[in-house]
Amino acid sequence: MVGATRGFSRTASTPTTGSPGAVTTIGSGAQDSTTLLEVMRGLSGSSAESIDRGKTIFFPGDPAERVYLLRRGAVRLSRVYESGEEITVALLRENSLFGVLSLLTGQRSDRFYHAIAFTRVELITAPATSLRTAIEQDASVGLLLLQGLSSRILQTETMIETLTHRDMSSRLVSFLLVLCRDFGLPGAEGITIDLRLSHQAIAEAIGSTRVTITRLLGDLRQEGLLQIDRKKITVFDPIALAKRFS
Amino acid sequence: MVGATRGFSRTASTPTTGSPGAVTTIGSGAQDSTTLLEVMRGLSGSSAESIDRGKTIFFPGDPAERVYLLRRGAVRLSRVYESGEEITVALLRENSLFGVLSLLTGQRSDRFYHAIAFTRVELITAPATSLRTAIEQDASVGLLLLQGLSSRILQTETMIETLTHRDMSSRLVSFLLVLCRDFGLPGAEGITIDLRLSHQAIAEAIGSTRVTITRLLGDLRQEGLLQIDRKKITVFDPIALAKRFS
DNA sequence: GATCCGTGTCGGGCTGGCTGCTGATCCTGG
DNA sequence: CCAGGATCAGCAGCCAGCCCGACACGGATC
Repeated sequence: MVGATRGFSRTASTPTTGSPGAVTTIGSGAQDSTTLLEVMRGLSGSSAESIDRGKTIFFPGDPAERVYLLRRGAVRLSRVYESGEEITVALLRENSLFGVLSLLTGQRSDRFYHAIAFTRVELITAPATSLRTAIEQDASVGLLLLQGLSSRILQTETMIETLTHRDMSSRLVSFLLVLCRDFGLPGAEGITIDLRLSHQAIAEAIGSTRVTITRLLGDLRQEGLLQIDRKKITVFDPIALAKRFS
Repeated sequence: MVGATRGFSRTASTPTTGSPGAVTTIGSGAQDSTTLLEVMRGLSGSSAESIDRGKTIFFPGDPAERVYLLRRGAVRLSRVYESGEEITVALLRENSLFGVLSLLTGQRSDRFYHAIAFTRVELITAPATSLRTAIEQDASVGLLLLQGLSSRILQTETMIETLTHRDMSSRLVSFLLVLCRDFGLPGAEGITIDLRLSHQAIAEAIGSTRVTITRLLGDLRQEGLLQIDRKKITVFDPIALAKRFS
């Protein structure tokens, strides 16, 4: 995982389109994300990129000068330790903003997370400074960002809830429910989590080991609560699953 | 804990001072928080409140129509379950913004966290709508809020790192280091955590039990890494403590 | 076809949760 | 100021959940 290679294939580059694309509806609830996309696209120096599954978006230690909007796919933010162990801090879903802490200080800072494409990913990236000036010029941009960050906080705090469960069984169930919320596709049989998850990946996300996850998933499957087909998990009934907290 | 009473003692109420107090320096790094304070104070309908230790600021289910800035003290955000169990999602330090998710949707929503004063607390509160219009009028307000939220995300994600440690010993050590960062007062002997922490409170924050915390803290004390006086923990040498990861 | 990755399984060992109890400390009201 | 109650800290013994190490198997990839 240290030997991961950077995998950028810059597909489009919009140099300084000037007009930040007037954002009209604020707080309409549903369409926020699309307008945030428009904002990002309109920023000077922004570009669209697509990255293959498993490639790194940024390494810890890289200078933090750009912000990212995840357009399609999932990104894993993780912390790497000297021991080589890697723990997942967040699994970002579509329309999430990340790498934003560069706005925090204003001065130059470095990444301390490792961001890798968990699936094939499409994202829009722009210099932090551009975004900053956009906010100063148009207050509604600031509101959009605030909403983005709020939802990110919510997501993160849900993860904390998951992790404070003592027994691994509850933790796994809680995590699966989070995944259903963030990556779930409703289908005939139930909700399918649109990610190809290895047991190892789940273990790294909830602080357990591969073997334990295997066993617990097996239990859940035998109880008829879910099914796994080609690494994709389908939860038949989230309500029933939620009742299975120990 | 269900029988907790609301403890508001409204001390000041500034009704509509109109001018949002022009914020000049942006991203100066150091003084952000004080200016955020000024902004909050200038909002129409804002008020300063002080709340006794242990009293509730808002309950889950309450309508979320106000935002809070923690001026002094510490606030605990927690999630309550039917089982009566209560897990801590965040321990907010001074100058933290909370209750902000009401900005997220724009429409009326309810709290789903329980916010209680962990110490005696002073805070500024204002209607979310006021803050919203302030952002629309002055973009720099939006930037201040963004910085506030970013630091909150950072704080939260550090907590996730803490919680993914498998063994309780590491988790406790990691949590203590977080507390040193957020609530530490440097002193002659080391860093004193300026909170009166019961073992039970620590257990609820890191997903363990009271008994285990007692044992582990005893171990750390015997190793000469910290000292506890009247529920206040003093870490002699954070560096040495950090080395004690399993 | 060889290799690698992911999945499934077993058993041993230990961390850490649970119960029950006692003494210390803090808070409150008379 | 003191007495009583409530909360907190500390100890011990029991037991299980889960980590660890190891191995076998199937499927994907080159």
